[in-house]
Amino acid sequence: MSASSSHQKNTQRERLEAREQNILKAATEAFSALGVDGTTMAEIARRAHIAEGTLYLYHKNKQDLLAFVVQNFWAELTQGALAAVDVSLPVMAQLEQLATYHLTALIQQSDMVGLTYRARLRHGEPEYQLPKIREYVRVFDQIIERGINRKELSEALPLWQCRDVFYGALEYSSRTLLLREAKFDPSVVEQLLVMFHPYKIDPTPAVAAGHNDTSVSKRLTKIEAQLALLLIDRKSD
Amino acid sequence: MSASSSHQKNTQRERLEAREQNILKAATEAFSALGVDGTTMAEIARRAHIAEGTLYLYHKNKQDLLAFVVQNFWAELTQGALAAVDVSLPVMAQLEQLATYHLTALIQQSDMVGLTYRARLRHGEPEYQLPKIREYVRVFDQIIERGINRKELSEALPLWQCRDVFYGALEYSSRTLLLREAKFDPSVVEQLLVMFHPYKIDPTPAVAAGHNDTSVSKRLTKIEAQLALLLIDRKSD
DNA sequence: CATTTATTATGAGCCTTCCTCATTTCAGGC
DNA sequence: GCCTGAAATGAGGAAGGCTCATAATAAATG
Repeated sequence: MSASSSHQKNTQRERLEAREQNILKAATEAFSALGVDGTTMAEIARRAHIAEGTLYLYHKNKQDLLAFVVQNFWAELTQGALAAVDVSLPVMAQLEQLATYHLTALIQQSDMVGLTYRARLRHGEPEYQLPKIREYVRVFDQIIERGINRKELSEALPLWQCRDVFYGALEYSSRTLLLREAKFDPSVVEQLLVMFHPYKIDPTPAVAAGHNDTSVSKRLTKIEAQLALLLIDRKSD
Repeated sequence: MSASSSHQKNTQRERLEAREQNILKAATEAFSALGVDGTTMAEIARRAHIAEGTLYLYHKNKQDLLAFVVQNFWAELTQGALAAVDVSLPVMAQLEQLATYHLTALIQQSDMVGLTYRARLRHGEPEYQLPKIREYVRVFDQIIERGINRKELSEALPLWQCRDVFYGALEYSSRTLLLREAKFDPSVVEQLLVMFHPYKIDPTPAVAAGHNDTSVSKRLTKIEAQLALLLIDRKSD
């Protein structure tokens, strides 16, 4: 455990690490292809080229191994999400990027979503939340926080509720799209963002304050004004 | 099988029906309390006061019994939802009633939601949709359809996307509320309805003549969104 | 009512799977 | 080359899903 004899222990460590990765890969593929109940520990061991008993040196039981697989998935997703979002853009654009990334991922890896539901069950107890999922969700939270700091979003907006709308809507949408065998539909993201409008602080508060009676003509007038503004800006460049 | 000797067959039928109900109740309670994996067929049989083998005369296997339990749950939920919605009110009020009912049910019977995810898995195949859930969802669809017919909602509004936002958001919200041990939060429903505002047609159509103002309104919304993005872009330069 | 036939119920036992543990193999230090 | 602790193995125990030969019960018939 000490760092004195580093070389040998390193190679030793690396071997164990490699085994660990083998098991992860084998288990992920097996669960993904055959489902949790369809996958036996023997099958995973076979795919990882180890004995069944060896599995239990690395993971307490099947449920634990499943949780490990699922956690790894969400950790990777977090990396992807961070890479997909460009923080220099306006927050609504960032949200669009995140939404697109999230929806694409859910569709492409829908089996992992199913596994996630299985992994959450902690021997029948009140639905445990996986730490890696919390981390993933923070990507969204940070965008919203930035938006509030930059005065692009209303700060009265309740973060957790937005989160639930955002992720809930996207997960359900992914299921619908899968059922229709549609790969990805940008209009879903577009639609969702439109629904976030009430919380947007426009430079000219057109919809923001509006409970109702923003009649068509009023809205048109505002658009005309904004357009004019833009055109003037362009000229002065 | 003929209807000639009705009396005896009726009592016979009733006995079977009663057994069926016993099994349903026993299975529902067991699954709900112990979880799918924590419940054995022997336990269900014990609770239903029958032999284990008898279970298999009524349901092909454990998975089938689970599906039966879950389907029954959603069928009952549909009855409740229909009773909770007052079709004489404006559609936004109906949506509020449905959302409140749905969210309350999800919180009170969160275990059933978990069972639903288990029941959907059809031996690892591409996620099967339970018929009774489709029926339940139709309650929402009908409200939206009524809204469009009554010109209270934009008819260009994509039904399935709204559905996903509605149910997705509420399910995620119920999970958050459960995690916080909060029973029910009306602000969640309120919030959600605010987000549906962009699709509301206000009863004061100042300019709106007989034109197809629904599509106009939708187009306006889109233009406003794009404009806002442009303006923010310019500002942050 | 007696007897035959059809339906429904039973639980012992088979098979599969998860997991443990006594035994074996292996790697590194002396 | 030997020794020690860690790592790996797979046979076997335990438990649960499901089947099936048998038994009980109800219905039909003479």
